[in-house]
Amino acid sequence: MTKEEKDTEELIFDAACRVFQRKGYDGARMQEIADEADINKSMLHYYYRSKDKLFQKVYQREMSRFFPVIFGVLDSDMPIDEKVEQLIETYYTFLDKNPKIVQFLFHEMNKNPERLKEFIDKQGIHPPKKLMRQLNEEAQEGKMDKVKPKQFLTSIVGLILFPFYSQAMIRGIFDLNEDEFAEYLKERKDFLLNFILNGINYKRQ
Amino acid sequence: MTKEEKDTEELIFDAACRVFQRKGYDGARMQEIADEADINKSMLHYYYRSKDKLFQKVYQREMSRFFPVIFGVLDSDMPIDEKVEQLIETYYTFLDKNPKIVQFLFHEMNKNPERLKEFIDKQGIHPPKKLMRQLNEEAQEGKMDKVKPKQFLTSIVGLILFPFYSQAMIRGIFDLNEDEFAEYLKERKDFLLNFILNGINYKRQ
DNA sequence: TCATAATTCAACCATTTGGTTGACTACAGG
DNA sequence: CCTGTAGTCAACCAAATGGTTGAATTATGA
Repeated sequence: MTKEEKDTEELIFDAACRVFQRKGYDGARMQEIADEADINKSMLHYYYRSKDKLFQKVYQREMSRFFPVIFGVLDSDMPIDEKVEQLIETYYTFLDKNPKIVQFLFHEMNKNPERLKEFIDKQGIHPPKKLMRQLNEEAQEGKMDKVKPKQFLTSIVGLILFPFYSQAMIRGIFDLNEDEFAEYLKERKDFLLNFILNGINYKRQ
Repeated sequence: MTKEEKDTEELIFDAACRVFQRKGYDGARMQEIADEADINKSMLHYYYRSKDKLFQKVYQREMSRFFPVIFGVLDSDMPIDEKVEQLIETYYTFLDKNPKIVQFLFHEMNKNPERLKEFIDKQGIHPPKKLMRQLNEEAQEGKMDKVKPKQFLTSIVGLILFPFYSQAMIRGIFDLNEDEFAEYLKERKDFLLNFILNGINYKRQ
């Protein structure tokens, strides 16, 4: 086996990631995953026991890819404006390659909050305290308005994620083809940075 | 039959709305809808022929409830700041009563963009031209920054909708119980108005 | 080389699920 | 009072779907 070829287990997993992201847990079919991996359906059960177990792994892996993207940047040592800029950049790079992940994860998180809670606890995910302290400090220094950290944080993330979550609607209403939507996404990066920093009256150095 | 009682057809439809919103098309079961309506499963087919036909009607009705909420306000005659304020108010009132509708509709829209397109065409839904013209005018007059209307519009809507489709995540990460989340939603209304108007440097009269 | 373990697959199996049938009931109109 | 129509339901049905099995094949390593 050369390094290029993936072994069966990995082949299945990759196919499962794609199919679950396209269809969600309920819409996904074991046969479809098998077909996508070009492999016999029994293999799925040989390596992963059940649809549920397989899904669990996919869910876990996608969550593990998604969450650090936020927190890695937010709890670093940077002034707010750079954080926001970096967050936008990091997110868009990631989401460009994984446009379906937002729709997928939010659907599954809402469908099963207990599983989400379990993941959060196991991974030791916490609100970004550093950012929250920083928001208060920089407001005290007069560099920006005083804002509620939860509101600010959910606003940034919401602004970034919304186009991916609502892609069908945006494209439908504005009648955008694939290229035009990509153009919209591209120009959004600049727009967002300005909009967000203005939103809290941030005075850039 | 008194006016209080609903007839079977309506009973089924209401139950279907609830179940489809909770579970989505794929996750919903005809039997579950029947149980929710406290009625024999055959009745569903008697009145609506098939799961697909029933779903179509539910989808249509929820879309028809959701879309006018945006466009009614946006294409009215008001200065931008009032529009934004009104939009936030209208949305939150509506979503308070229909918290599941966002998750439901966006999932189904993304799963089937063709059906969405069909709905948009049939209902004659267009981008809010009046707002777009107004944004240019008020920027010209120096009342606000010049912004790309598509970016602005998707930002407002994204900011408003995010808490509803990411409810599980927000509650999970910040460890909020139902009341605390309601409190977060309540304080968000004021935050958003400020944040959005600042975001485009809007000078209020 | 040969026994053992890991892997692959076609054929099955049991349950779930959307959908149908035909008998039964309630009732409106003649 | 009879008849036809709309509505209701328990029992069924066929297809889909997650999952199992056992035989065959392919590594593995002693």
